[in-house]
Amino acid sequence: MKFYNTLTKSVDEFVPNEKGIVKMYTCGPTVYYYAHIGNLRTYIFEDILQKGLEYCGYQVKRVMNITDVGHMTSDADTGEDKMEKGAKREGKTVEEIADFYTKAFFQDLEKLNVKKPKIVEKASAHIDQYVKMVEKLLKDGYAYISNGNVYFDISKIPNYYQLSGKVAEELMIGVRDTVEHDTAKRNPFDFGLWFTLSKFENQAMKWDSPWGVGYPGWHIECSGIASLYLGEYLDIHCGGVDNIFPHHSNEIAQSEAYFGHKWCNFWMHGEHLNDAKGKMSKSNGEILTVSALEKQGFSPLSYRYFCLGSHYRKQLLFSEESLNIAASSYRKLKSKVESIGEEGAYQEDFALSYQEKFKDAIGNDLNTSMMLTILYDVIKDEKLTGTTKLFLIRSFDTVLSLDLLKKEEKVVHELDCFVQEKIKERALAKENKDYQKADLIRDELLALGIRLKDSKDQTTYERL
RNA sequence: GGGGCUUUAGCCAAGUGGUAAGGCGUGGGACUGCAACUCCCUGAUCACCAGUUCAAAUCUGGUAGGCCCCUCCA
Repeated sequence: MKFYNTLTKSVDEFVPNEKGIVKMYTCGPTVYYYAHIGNLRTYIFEDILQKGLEYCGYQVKRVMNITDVGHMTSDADTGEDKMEKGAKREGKTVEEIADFYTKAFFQDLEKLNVKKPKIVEKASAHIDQYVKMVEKLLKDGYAYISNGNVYFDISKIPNYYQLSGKVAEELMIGVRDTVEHDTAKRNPFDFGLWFTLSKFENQAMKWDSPWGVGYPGWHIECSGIASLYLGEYLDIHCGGVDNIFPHHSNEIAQSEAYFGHKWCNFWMHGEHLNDAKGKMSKSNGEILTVSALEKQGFSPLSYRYFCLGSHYRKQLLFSEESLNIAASSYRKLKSKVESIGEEGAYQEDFALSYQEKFKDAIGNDLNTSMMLTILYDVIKDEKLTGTTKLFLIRSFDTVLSLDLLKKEEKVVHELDCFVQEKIKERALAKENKDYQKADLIRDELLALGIRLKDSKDQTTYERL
């Protein structure tokens, strides 16, 4: 199977270090606010990646961090911690903020059928590990102390710009005028490993360290957690494209300096979800959350379907219209699947051949849109029995996770009786050509979320 | 200033040298008391220009548009 590798800028054959096992690290959220649907697109991509690998027979060991400390609004020591900022805004402690938004994050993931990684670790729980790493980096000459803080010296890393593809001489320092340049650094792109000096003296989260009381830099957190739970070698590291520089570049620098060898072979990045104004961002103010979508009547899985129709490495333009279209496609897809009955014999040859096609789509740099096409092909294929179709749909849905076979809640008996009465009443009205009354009943039920379906000799209904 | 990505029908898209998948929408039809649901039918000289080739959406060069990154970000 092949995936695009940000490190080599090409689609490469994926080979894990250890046969059959994939060690995968995925950057988690900074839990100072709700995740917006753009954030969640990346987690959907990672979910498909994990499940796709599992579909192809790999055992995936996946780790995700929760950033609850040390994420500066700028990387200079002048920055304010995002967690602190969130806490201040809401008049809560940093811990309360972190707990609240962590919970909210995983609730969103659950609604989107994104499987929670087995190992999820809080940044604040592994200070010892960061201290240990920073000590070694200092000892080996990769880091230096300046103005009370410990910085990583990127000049010690010849390939520092490989991942980002940037040219050192051409980088503009402080492109955004909100970023202050930290004069304690030898090179403007050196980054903080440990801070003891901060303008914000009321910083709540601080720990003792060999360099004084302070807190870790943002980047060391991921390297620390990854090495603690996955060891010295990673197979895949994922995140959003915005993390390529500087976060992932810094992770590589730290980890490879620390281990003294190549750390991670594959870097995969999810592209952004944009709206008409450009990319969605927490810092741009207005954000669209899963709950907001639900309030507008969209099922979270419609959003998942929307994402699957596109490729993870392509920017996707979000609009209410396109989500509407996705919601409609998704609803139709489900109803098509529902109409398939468990009939006929299971056809192994056909099933295997379709499963191979599906695996090819996975191995083709996670071609989700092709996966959906294969699903539609199965549904339409007249050579397949209902039994075979259902087998394949169930199989594909372990990756797609669109709840294709999940039957809606059985209608409670009372409601059923009520609706049946109404249908009878309406049939009578129709017989008497009292269409006004018939339509009234139809509208009344529709308002309750029940849609009547008339056919030649009977009326059935479905819940919306 | 530098770097990267991208441009296929109204929208999302597949396609990786051999002559344009699929989904949704639109329009038409069947069904219906009328609708909805469902079913059938329906659409593209692949941004533009030049080149390589027997053959290009697919490769090369250029032009134009869009997006993103260059220490908040998924």
